[in-house]
Amino acid sequence: MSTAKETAGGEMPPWAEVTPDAARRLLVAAVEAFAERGYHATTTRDIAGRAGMSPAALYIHFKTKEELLHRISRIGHERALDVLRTAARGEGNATERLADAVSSFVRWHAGARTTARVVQYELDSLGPAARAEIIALRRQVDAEVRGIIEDGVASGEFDVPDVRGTTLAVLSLCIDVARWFNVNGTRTPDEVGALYADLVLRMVGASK
Amino acid sequence: MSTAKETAGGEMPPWAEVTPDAARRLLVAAVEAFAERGYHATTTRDIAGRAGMSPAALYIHFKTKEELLHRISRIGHERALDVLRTAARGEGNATERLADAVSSFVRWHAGARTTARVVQYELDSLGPAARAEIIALRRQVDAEVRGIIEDGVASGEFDVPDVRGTTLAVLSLCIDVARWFNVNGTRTPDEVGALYADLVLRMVGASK
DNA sequence: ACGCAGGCTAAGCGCTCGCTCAGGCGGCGA
DNA sequence: TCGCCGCCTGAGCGAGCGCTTAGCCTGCGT
Repeated sequence: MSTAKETAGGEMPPWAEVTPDAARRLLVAAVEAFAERGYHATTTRDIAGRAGMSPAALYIHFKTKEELLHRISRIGHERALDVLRTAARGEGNATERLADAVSSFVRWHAGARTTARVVQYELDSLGPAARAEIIALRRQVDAEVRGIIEDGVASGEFDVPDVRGTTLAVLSLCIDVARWFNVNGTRTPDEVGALYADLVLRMVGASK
Repeated sequence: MSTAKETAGGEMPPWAEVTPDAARRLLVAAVEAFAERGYHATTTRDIAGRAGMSPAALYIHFKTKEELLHRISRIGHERALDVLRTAARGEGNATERLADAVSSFVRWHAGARTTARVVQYELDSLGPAARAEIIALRRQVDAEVRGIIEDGVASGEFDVPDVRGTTLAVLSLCIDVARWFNVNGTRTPDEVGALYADLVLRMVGASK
């Protein structure tokens, strides 16, 4: 049911794929620091300090500070795309799949908010090559949502005059969750996911 | 009709209230630089350079780099709030006022995108005192939208189970326009405003 | 005619940044 | 037993940062 679990302290994306252990600790420290203060305001000394290491240790595992952001961004986008695809390509009609996709995607942005903030808002601190790679992943996210909406229009479930514009708005709504979530602590990721799924079904004119 | 006009090169908020002329040129240069690269990645030398001055000139008109961001943020928020209020407190029923408020607010975020980006995304580069002042302005924005939705529920025009959550989502949708607008250049601010007004009316269950 | 105040610049201070380098420590294969 | 290799540190380099200071123009009141 819930693909993401979270405890008070942190989130749980499978940074497991990052090895060795010290590199993973540095990367997790970087995610926290970037999310709190932004990429440019974060120092390599701060990242290394959070991981309990000296500043020089960072450069054994990563060539530059930007490589850290690049790896975080790529893994984060892949994770988000994976969450979205699982829901979008599941069983059910377009209405059910759209509700599932939105609530999963929102749950990820709320539950893994720290990662999501870095993924969504530090994009243009990357160099041109890395940014282009990430933008390609984003287009896949867009295509996934647009596909469901097109299915719903074709089957007559949805009433959507502007498919591209509506797709944009739906994604925009989900992504912005990373900006405001948890500022006050009311509402769980599940609750926000359910609310947003309902709002999005209304936006596409689903009969409910 | 259109409260904001824009030309190819720039936007038009009334930075007129900033004097003397040199201070205004510096402030406009800072808006552009902050929007392009972010507050922390922008140097005082860059700002002064864009305004055609030496780095030292900045400190005749502003005590610190942060004071620049503070003034931009305050004026920008006041302007956005003003745009929203004009629509929200106009004539008409809740449906008309909500459509008007959303399309005006979105038009501002799209048309004055450079300013809006700084206003919406550089908030926590401010110190605690300045940030608190800005957050108070944001609460007024929230109250304005919530007021319309409550009116619509009371009059039976809207069907909204979760007023606070829906208000949050509506504002979130509008604000995020500043993040993605103009990346490709299709769609004018007016078109996005109209599209979003329609989508929001669907979200609140207005009969249209 | 002249002083002076506001607007500006060239130079640079003290600091911290991203990143490097020489070397130390510890575990593991031979 | 010992040499090697992966991981890590202390010290520090060159650069660029935000911001200051001393002093120079220019226009305006008198």
